[in-house]
Amino acid sequence: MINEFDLFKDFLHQQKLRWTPQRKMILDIFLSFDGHVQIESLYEKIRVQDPSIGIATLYRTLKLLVDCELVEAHSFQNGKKTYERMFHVRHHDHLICTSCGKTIEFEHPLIEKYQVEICEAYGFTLKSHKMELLGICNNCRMKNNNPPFL
Amino acid sequence: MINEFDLFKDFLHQQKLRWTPQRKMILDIFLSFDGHVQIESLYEKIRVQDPSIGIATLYRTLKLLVDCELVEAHSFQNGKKTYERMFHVRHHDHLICTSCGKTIEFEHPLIEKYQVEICEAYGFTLKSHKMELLGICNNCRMKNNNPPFL
DNA sequence: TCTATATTGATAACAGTTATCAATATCAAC
DNA sequence: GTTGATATTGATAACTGTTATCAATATAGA
Ligand SMILES: [Mn+2]
Ligand SMILES: [Mn+2]
Ligand SMILES: [Zn+2]
Ligand SMILES: [Zn+2]
Repeated sequence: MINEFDLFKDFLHQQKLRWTPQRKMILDIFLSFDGHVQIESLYEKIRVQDPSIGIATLYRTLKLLVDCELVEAHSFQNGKKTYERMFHVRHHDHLICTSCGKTIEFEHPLIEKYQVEICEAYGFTLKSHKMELLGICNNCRMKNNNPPFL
Repeated sequence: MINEFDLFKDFLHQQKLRWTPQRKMILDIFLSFDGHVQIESLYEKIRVQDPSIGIATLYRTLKLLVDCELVEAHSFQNGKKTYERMFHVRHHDHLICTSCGKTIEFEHPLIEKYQVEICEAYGFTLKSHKMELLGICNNCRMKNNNPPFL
C-alpha cells in the first residue's frame, strides 16, 4: 500500500532531487489539514514545530507536491491560492459562496462526459479542467442580502 | 437601439459618477479590439491617441465596465487578466491550449442546465460560473510535444 | 456662473510569490 | 565511513499586477 510519503520520495528520486527533513515536515503538516488549506495556515502550524523554516521553502515544496500530483492548487476569488490533497481523492468541482467563501464539492458524470466530447470535437487533448459555480449559499441568503465580500 | 456608450453613460449617471473624455476613449478603443484583450495592448493603443493618460485610469475604467456588465474579466493561466466584450455577446466557455495559449469558445446547453440543477440541489443561488477546459490544441500536438509554456 | 464633489495622473504601496545567494545538507560513489 | 558534486536552505531583495493616496483639475446640477 503506497502512501503519500513514498510517492513523494519516489518522485524526488526520479527527478534527482533530495528528500529533506523540511520536505517531510511540510507534507506531514499539510496532510494534517482537511479540505482546502491556505499557505498562511500551513506556515503558522509549521513554525510551531520548527520556527526556523523559511516561507520560500514552503512555496517550493508545495510546487513540488503539485508537480507530482499529490496536491492541487486552486485560485478561487480573493487572489489567495488554496491547496487540496489529491491522492486517493476523487475528482470533483466546486460551488463557491461569494458572500462567505464557503465551498461545496460536487461531481457530475455527465458534465465530465460532455467536456470530453467537446474537446474531441475541436481536436483538443484534454489535460484538466476547472469548473466553479459562484453564487450565494443557503445560509447567506437567509441571513442578509448585504454580503461582506464581493 | 441602445449601444455600449449609452449603456455606460446611463450606468455612470445612475451611480452618480461622471462621463469623462478618458472613459469615452477607453471604451472606444476597447471596442476596437476583438476577443480577449490584455491591459497591456489596450494601454499601448490608448497612449497613441493620448500619451498623457494614466494606467490607473485604465484599471479604474475597466472595473466600471465590468461592474456594468459590458465587459467580463478572465484570469486564465499566466496570472494576467484579459477582458472580453459582453454586450450582445452570447455566453460561452473556453477551451485553452496550455502550449500556445490559444482559446476556443464553445457553448453546451446541457452543461449549463446541469449547473443550475446542481445549485438548486444545494440551495445555492447561482450568480455566474467559470468553466475552462485545459489541453493541447490540434496545432501544438502536431508540431512538437515540448510545449513552450506550462 | 458657481460649487460640491467626482476624476485625474503620478507614484507610492501592497500582496503574493519567485529569484538570488552564500552557507549547509544530501547521497551516490568510492 | 569519507568524500565531493550538487541540491537545498533561510533571509531577503525583487518582481508583477493591481490598488491606494493625494493634490490639481474637471464635471454637472443648481
Ligand atoms: Mn475540493
Ligand atoms: Mn471568450
Ligand atoms: Zn455563504
Ligand atoms: Zn496550442
